[in-house]
Amino acid sequence: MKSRIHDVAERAGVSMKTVSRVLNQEPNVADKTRERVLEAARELRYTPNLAARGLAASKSYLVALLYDSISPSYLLKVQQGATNICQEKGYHLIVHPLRGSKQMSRDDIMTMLERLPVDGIILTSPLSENEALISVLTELKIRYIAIGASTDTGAPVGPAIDNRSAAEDMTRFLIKSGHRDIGFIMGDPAHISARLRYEGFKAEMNAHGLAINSEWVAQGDYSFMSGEAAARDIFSRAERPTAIFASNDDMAAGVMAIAGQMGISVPDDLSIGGFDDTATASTVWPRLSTIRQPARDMGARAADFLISSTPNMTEPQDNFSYEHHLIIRESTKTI
Amino acid sequence: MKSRIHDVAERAGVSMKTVSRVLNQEPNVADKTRERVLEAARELRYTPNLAARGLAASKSYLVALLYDSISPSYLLKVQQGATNICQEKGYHLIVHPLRGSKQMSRDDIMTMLERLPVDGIILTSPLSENEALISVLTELKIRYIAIGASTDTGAPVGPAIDNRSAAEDMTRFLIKSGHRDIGFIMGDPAHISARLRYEGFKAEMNAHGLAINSEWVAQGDYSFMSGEAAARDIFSRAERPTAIFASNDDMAAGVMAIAGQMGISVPDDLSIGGFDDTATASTVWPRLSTIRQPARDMGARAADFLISSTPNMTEPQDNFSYEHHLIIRESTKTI
DNA sequence: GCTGATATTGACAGCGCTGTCATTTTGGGT
DNA sequence: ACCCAAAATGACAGCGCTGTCAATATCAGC
Repeated sequence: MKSRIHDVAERAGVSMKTVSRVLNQEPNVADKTRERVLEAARELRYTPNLAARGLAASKSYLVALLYDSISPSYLLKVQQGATNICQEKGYHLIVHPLRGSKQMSRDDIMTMLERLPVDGIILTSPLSENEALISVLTELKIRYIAIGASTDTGAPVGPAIDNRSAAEDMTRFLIKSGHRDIGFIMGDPAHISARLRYEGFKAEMNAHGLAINSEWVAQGDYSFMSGEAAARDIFSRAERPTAIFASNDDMAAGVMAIAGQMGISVPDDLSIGGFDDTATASTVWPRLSTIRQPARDMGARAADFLISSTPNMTEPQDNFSYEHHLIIRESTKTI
Repeated sequence: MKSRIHDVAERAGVSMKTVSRVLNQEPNVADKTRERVLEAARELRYTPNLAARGLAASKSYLVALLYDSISPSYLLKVQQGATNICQEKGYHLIVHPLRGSKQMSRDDIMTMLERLPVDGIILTSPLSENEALISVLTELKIRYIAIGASTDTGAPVGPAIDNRSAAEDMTRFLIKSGHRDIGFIMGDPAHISARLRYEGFKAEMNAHGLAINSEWVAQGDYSFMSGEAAARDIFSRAERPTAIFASNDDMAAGVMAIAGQMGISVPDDLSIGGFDDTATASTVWPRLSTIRQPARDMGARAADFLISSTPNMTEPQDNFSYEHHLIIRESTKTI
């Protein structure tokens, strides 16, 4: 029932190889022939068989998205961007949650990767900072790209925003709104982004001659609950800051929850800044002022990189930088 | 470098076919032989080539998860359950967002499905109620299963909870908490679940001899923003209910946001009930009382159904029913 | 109109595996 | 020890496509 390339060839009056050439956009096909083939394919509703193609070409036409403990809405945006590109290029995206990636042994990782029949892998934080994973990836010569990853100096190694400068922007905004007593909640130190955001915060405070009160700086891990814990911690001090900058939205929501419980009114008694502009940011009330990153574009770019660039071509100064945007909503207030 | 089945066969001193039998758990292999093969495979770190397997067996070892406009955290739970089973059975899960599925023409749908080289498809609401999609699926003889779907009478046709009785539970809980003036926000009528939840609400109100005030019933579409709109609507009436039951968490969060803006205190002035127990429910403050559905289990069950059951075996009275749970948090209060 | 270079097309093998079916081995019963 | 059914194993073709390389068509220049 399902038509094969052979049928298309017959109908178009050419050889299978020529059909193959047309379908794979190879050069050296006469325009007239190409059209004839395309029409035959359309009439027959021909769709290439992925397995056969893959077997013959030793490709899989599959890209994997690996993740572990990441904000659902952020992940979904990345996923959406990636699938868009995949569909466009005849690829498919397979998702692969890695629960507890941190505790996985090198051997577990290797086994998992060997079983993943893909042409490339998209990594999301915190996997991009998992050394065992990266080293196995390299050893197995699997093409991969990390989203939101950068070197310690902040240079992007995959689609990413400049986390440091974004954190500076939020900090500057809070300072310009009249805040001088600003607390900070750090993200999971396993994520480079967490370090860069904290650095941005410190740098901007310094630039304005403001001291950082270590009693108002708490360690979190990017989860909602860690935001709650951090908030309880900070609110237990003798003095309370007028603003708290949480290094992601989930933790900011945690702060908000605790503030609610303790009768601290946001933004009247406390301004809260978040980061990422996930769905959480506009689902809580008051809605979070935050930093938006173009997660969808980054996901699309990552997929495109894996699919389009030739395997053995070392990318030259490829531009992976993305712009962030400061989004001001109701969780912050000028004092 | 990568070893093939041939290498394993040689090492174990058997034919390729025997190796194949062992790897595919086929019967009629002597225990001793099986072990020898397994060991050889382990030593060689052999992994079957998906494409070759698929080509020979005319399977793809791929399952697709289709979705459109659905709560991220709910989807991710389903996705996680499904990938777990897939990994276990040597399958992989392809994700496929369908933006604007409602506006897709029958032909678009057919083209899309023809290009999806999978052994089965998992549908999430609202796709399970998309008639064009279902009819094409049937026509193309593609195996599929819908999560959270049921007939109009509430009988599950895929892994699902009893939406009606869950809505009754929440309503009963509100009534027992002393509420008599209860508003309701309906979900997207395209979802059968929306209808069933409303029915459950009505039935329970009736059962307690309580009238439903149509001024307090608003139409939503399961989105956060529609929840806000519905809340504005309800709050614009002369009288205000003491409780609002929103038929999902996102809309409940919308109600909460508007209540916040209007200075209506939750739960003191207004109790709010949600549905789904997505991450949103415990991210907002106060946290939502809601109905939990075992989305992960349902995703796992769906994948298992597609992978395990034989294609031509019409499922007998398969049990797709899942239990829901009423989760009580801070958004509701006894009056 | 002829030549040689270039553009276009085709024949064929084989990617790594499984289905089919033939062959060999095993083991219980006599 | 021998027979026969049942269990275990193997030989081989072929799944649908693409890579390689050979064959043919085209065309500019003279």
